[in-house]
Amino acid sequence: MSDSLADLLADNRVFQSLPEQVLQNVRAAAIVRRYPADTLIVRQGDPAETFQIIICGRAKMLQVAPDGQQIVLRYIEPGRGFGLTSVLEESDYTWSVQAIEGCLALVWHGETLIQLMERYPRIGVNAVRVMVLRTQEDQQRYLELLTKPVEQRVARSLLRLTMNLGRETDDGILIDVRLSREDLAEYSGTTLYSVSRVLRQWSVRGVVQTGREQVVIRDLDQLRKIAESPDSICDPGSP
Amino acid sequence: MSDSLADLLADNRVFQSLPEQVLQNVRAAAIVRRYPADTLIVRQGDPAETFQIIICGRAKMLQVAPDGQQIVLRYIEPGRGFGLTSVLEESDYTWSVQAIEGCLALVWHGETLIQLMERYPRIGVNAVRVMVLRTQEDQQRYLELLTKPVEQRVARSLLRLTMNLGRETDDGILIDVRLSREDLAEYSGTTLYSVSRVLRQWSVRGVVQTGREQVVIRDLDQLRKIAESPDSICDPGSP
DNA sequence: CGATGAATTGACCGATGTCAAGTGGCGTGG
DNA sequence: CCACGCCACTTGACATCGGTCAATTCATCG
Repeated sequence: MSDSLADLLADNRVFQSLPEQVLQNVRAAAIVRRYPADTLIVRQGDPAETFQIIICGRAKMLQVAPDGQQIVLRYIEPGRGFGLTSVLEESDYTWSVQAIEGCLALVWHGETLIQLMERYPRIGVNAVRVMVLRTQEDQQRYLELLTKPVEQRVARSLLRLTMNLGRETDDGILIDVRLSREDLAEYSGTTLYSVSRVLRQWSVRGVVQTGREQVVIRDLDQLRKIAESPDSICDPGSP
Repeated sequence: MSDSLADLLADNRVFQSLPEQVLQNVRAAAIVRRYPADTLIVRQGDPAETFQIIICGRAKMLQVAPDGQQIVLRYIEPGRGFGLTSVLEESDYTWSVQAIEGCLALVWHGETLIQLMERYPRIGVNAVRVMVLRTQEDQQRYLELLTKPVEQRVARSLLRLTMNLGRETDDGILIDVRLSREDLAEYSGTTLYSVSRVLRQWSVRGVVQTGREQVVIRDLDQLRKIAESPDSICDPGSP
């Protein structure tokens, strides 16, 4: 257990390619916390004080608009972290993180993280890289929201989820987490109604198989095609 | 000139609160480049090799979608930088930067920047902070695109431009850069037609004054109100 | 077996993008 | 100095995607 934990640490992009010795120091500076399912791990609007890496369990990062509209920024699986915001002084979280299942996390204080960065500059560089990648994803999603129709956005969301949370089964790739139509809608930037329609149509075509709060991808290639092409005219008839 | 340059450096959030001595080293590691108006300073898709700070002149960062649709990510005024992407190895720029006017920039190579970060860890911490702030802005815009109607988005875009590029005149606050309806549309996530309609309506109401590729804000408070409230029912009649 | 919450489905509608036609101002070149 | 033409902008008509609401069905759990 202590072993797999160390592995997770070294895997996380913020702490990757650090010497064993350093990793131990980093590890020693953190405390472990347990969160029961559905807890809010951090709350939007609270002072941003900690950086955390999820060790086991899954969580989601979400944001609520002034009007109550909720969006999901990303799903967080074991090994992923959040809260680099805490290197800012006097800043608040702009999102909440909610445990989907029971979770275990390593927790560093913002100041601790800064001290680590100053002692081991590599960490700072790594952190910049992480943030750059994240910004690229954010811009990607902005562009998609602006230019792609709902069907494609949902397809892309599912593909992303497949990467992070997919699990092979003999029926296809199961998104291994409770995922209601509404969840998927909040993650795709649309409504649960539109998601329902899209998913239904796909399930008729055999692309996915749906259940209560569950999605299984049956035909990954087809889904990829949908994600790209403007619209899939799907009858293979005359050209 | 060498003085004001040093000031700009120290002002930039990536290099702020560094000792004089360090700033000189940082400065020495950069080269200066000139860009004529309308040049592409960096090109989307090219390998991300440099971090740059604009010393004088303005530029804009833009991204084109596969379908040719163009969006403006941000306007860059003197003192602002771009290209932290270059700390990634083997990564390409996901956007272009275009000089709006003739520009002068300080240019660091990606590897140079990494070396600086490893020597002066503060720089890494600062860079993380910059990226965190940027991510927050990106998420903000995503949320706005999803929840706010066009009029409000345009209003917010104008307010942001006012902060960065606004110049007091006796007519009001002039956005001090060539800014066509289309530019504003690409910055607000809409079309030049919608921008045209919105601007026209505002100019009738005396909120702004428009010209060819030019906008002057005449009533900042009013604009702020529009940016927030769902819609401004503007006849002050019966309750 | 009933209740609760998820999902489906249909009808409706509205904001906004698209397209086409027209206007006007500024600069260039005769 | 004037006239022409380009280009930014305006404006109207129209289409449509997708959001909203309401009614119903379904499935899972107690």
